[in-house]
Amino acid sequence: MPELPEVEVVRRGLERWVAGRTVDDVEVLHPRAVRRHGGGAADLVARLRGRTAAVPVRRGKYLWVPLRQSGAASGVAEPDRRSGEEAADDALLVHLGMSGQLLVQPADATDERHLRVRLRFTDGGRELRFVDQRTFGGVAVDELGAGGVPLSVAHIAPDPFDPAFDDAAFARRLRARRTGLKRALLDQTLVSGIGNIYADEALWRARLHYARATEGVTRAEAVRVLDAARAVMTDALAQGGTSFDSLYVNVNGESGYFERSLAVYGREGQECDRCGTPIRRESFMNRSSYLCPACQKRPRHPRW
DNA sequence: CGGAGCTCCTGGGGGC
DNA sequence: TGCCCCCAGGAGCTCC
Repeated sequence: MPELPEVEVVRRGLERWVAGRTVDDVEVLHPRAVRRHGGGAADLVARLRGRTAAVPVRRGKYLWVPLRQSGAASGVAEPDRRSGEEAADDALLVHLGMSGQLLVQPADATDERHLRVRLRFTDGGRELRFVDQRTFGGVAVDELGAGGVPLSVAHIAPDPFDPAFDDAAFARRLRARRTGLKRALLDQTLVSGIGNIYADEALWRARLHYARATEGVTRAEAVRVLDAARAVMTDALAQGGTSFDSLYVNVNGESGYFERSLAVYGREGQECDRCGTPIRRESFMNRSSYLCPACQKRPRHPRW
């Protein structure tokens, strides 16, 4: 499940392998993968052809590649055209959903079973493939608005690594909510980038129960769980970051972090690393929550 | 309008 | 062996 660290690994892979290249042709193999694009598949293709990829940007789990007009003389390379200096009007927006991957593959590599969109480049090098088994993810070309953020991403809050992220404002907004703590952490309009796995991990590190009522969470606790989220995602990125060093832009949730370093997620019945109490799995919001019942005390008045 | 629940999707795995 | 159901969950949408 790609959350912020996995998406950042993908962003870095795109920066290395795709930035500066010009799109030659695009193939949409599944309409659902482009459902977020207003004009449909044909329009998406038309808006991508001949455009040059700038340095990709990420906010939370969203990723976009600003698109520049390529040089007037077709086929002529544009040396030293530093990205970011020219404002782009639109961008290729990508969300990986549950199972999305971006792969950089040789043109003659066999198509993946769940290949949804293929981008070929004018340099004839490796192509970019969007592969997504469950099609919760998708790609679109979207207009860039204020601050260079795609219009359809404007409602998404900055993530905890964004210099613009305001810890005090986060605590204030969290405490103004009338809901459960984990539900709030998963709300991408409050703080972005955190999904089910890192929410559970952050709550465990902060020793807070997922059903704590947000209005009862102290400012210190709010910042504690936020810092815990930063820490666990930083660790994940440090470990997952090795996989994009190859030609394969590893993108799915398999940074390797899952198996190695998770304290609670997927560890039902195993001992808590801190106190030895068996980790418990509970059903919550129609999905799973993992926690240490000793370290993370259930509140007297839980809120879901 | 905030909050909560529904829904989309597909393959793997368990039960019978 | 085969079939059916459950499970994974991000986020837009709808309803109250």
